[in-house]
Amino acid sequence: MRMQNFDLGSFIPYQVSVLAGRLSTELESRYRKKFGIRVPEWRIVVHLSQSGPASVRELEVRVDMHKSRVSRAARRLERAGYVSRCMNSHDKRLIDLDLTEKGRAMMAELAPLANSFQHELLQRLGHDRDHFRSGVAALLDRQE
Amino acid sequence: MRMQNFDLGSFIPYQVSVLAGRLSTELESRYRKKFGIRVPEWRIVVHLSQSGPASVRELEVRVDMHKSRVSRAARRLERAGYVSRCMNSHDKRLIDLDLTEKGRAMMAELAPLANSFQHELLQRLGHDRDHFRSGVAALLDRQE
DNA sequence: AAAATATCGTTGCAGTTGCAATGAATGTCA
DNA sequence: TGACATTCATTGCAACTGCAACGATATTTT
Repeated sequence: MRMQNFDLGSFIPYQVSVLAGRLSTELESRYRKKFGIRVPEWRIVVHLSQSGPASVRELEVRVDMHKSRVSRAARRLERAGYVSRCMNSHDKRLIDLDLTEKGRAMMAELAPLANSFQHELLQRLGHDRDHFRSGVAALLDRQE
Repeated sequence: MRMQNFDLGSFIPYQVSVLAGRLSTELESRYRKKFGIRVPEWRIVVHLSQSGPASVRELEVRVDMHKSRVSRAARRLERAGYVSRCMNSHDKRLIDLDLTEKGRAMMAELAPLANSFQHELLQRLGHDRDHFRSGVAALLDRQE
């Protein structure tokens, strides 16, 4: 006895999840070998390069990762020499994370790589580009 | 010294990843408590309800998960009584996975729930709907 | 038929994850 | 000021993950 029709392949959450995985994998493949970092570290480094020193708390919000994930990714980045950690002098609960020189050097290679990937994706989208992006925004907005 | 401009928030892979996480969380919250399953199990159950008995190998392809992930999720489903496993008689390497009665009963509740979620998402998309979906397809297609 | 190759599903392993609990620091308010 | 609540970052834990290696079976080649 077959259930009511329901096609996984056309289910939006599934499609988006698969797409997210593919994009992530494809992007990662372009920098992972060279720098030994992955998505969580990548997000942190990219954010730090724009924001300057930031706390775990701030990163948690800005890069959409649980604070424990941020904390551990930051630790890995520190061990690899890409990020420095020091106590914030105004609020001793906070940890200021910041790119080291080595981290900035890495970003100088990552940024053009990411920009070219973004450009490539926009080309793939073609004339769906604007509606796709507003669609993404629409789906994100209403989320509680 | 600031890097060249690069905004994480407008980076497509990031947006899609965040969106995927949100949709997945929201959907999961609608069935997790009641049935104790999560995304990998959900995908398997949904596929089985459409396909009938299927092997790990087939599921690997159809639900876009690594075979080890399929194998373990199937094991969890078996332990929970939602899925049966038996050796395929024509090819003894294959394992036929199939929904049990309990599994079909669960699907009977999951299906309308998923359909209404899908409907809700299409409404959120509004007039971006078609371009969004063709955009997703465009981004997935070219992926080697 | 025998040997080599390929496919299938599982599992050991090391690494990552979310969650809840923790300790430290700050904020609030009587 | 002092008691209480809140915020911050880390960590123990159990669960999950991808990968590579494995044993079993099937297919192909000679």
